[in-house]
Amino acid sequence: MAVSEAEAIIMEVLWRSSPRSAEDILAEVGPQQGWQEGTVKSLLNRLLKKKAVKAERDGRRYLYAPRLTREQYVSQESKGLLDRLFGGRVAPLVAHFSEQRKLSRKDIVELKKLLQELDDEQS
Amino acid sequence: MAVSEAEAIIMEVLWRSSPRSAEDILAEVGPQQGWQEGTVKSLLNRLLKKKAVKAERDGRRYLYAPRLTREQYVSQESKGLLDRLFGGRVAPLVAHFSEQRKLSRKDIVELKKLLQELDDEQS
DNA sequence: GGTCATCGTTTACGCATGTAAACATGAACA
DNA sequence: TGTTCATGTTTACATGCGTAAACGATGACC
Repeated sequence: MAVSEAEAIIMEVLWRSSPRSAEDILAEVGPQQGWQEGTVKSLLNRLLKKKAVKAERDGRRYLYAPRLTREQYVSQESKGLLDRLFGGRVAPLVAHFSEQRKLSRKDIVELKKLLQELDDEQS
Repeated sequence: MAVSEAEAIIMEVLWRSSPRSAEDILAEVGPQQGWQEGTVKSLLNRLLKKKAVKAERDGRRYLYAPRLTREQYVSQESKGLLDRLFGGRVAPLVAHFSEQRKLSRKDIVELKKLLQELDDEQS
């Protein structure tokens, strides 16, 4: 089962640093998202059920940590979009962003470097 | 309100060619998705309610056509992903696909050309 | 040992979604 | 004119999600 959007926000917190307590997670994400204790707890439980996080006992409470890696998550999500909207091809995706003027100067520099490196390692 | 995944499949049909009747849409998408008449009709109605498609009477029936353009849809979706997962930057996205070996030879050629063109038009 | 604070677990509830059946309506035909 | 066929409209129903309150267990403290 897929990690939902709200759940992903919890995951991001855990990816940044883990293991962490629920209280700790709430402190980081609550104010920013306007979420209350119960919300964070429910999300954590759903993530446990989905096996996206694991919990290890620490005295009276649990410390939570990702089981699903960010790489795995990002891969699923971006492959989904790529396949659904761009026929699985990367160049059209970039072309789209280019047309939308979403390519910064920095992006362009980095992309060039990336392509250069691909050439290098390939020769 | 956002166009859902199932709804997007109907949209794709309409983007390919429109206006079209419900029957016509069903013929194209039904067998492939295993959807029945009622399903397609419901999806069309939800899309109407969301103003993503419009319907024009054609005798006893309606002909449906997109109101939301594919460009608009693709933009929303891809900007969402870009922001959520890559800090809104394109280069990291491409780097990700590169690491996942999702860059085909053809992609690389096209990306180079794209970057070249950007240079050209800018100078 | 009874009470309180602290955690986690269970239950709730409205809304969206996927999937479709039931119903309504109007045209066509017997 | 009553029946049938084709369409669209309404209703349904299970599941997941966002958001949280209620409940339960357990350790700490008086």
